[in-house]
Amino acid sequence: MADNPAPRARRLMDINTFEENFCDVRANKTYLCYKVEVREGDAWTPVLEHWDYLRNQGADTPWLPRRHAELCFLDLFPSWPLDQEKQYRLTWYISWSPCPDCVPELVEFLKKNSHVKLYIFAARVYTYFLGYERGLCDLRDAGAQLAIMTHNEHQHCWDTFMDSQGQPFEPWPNMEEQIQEQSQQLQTILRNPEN
DNA sequence: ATTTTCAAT
Repeated sequence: MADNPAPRARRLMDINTFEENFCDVRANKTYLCYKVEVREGDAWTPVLEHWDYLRNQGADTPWLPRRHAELCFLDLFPSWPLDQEKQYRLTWYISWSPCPDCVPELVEFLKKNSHVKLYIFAARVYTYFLGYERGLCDLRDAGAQLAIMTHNEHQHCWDTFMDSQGQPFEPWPNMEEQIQEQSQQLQTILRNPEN
């Protein structure tokens, strides 16, 4: 077929994967949904060909070298033909917040790509690695916007990245409590000058 | 009750 095909439909995440990673289950893996928008005048226009998701390479993918989801994204990014003269908004919806080991590479990425502003919405704060608080503050200081996913972001992911099969997004029972708790924790970290 | 923490027991 030589004619121009319609743009290929974006790969979508199945409902179980979403619920296991972005809702009330603490999965031993990390998923990262990402979207890109470009500034055109006063508006932000979606760059839909770069909306997708990925996951880390970890214990359950032993055929791949271990790599956190954020670094998998950094591997991917250079292949995008973005216009250095334009401004971009890169938004992540990530199931665990970035760990302190990944932060220096993210900071470097932001320094090298001043045409890109990074907005991170995490489902939960990843507290497992020592120094996680400092890592998040360093990321913030490098210009990244950090927040916890609220109902709005969950709904947006559901509508944008999921194969929802026509089902509406169903908040889980303690969703609001979890959001409040995680948001409070993040705010405490970001406000603490000791970090 | 200090938790299923980009696992490892």
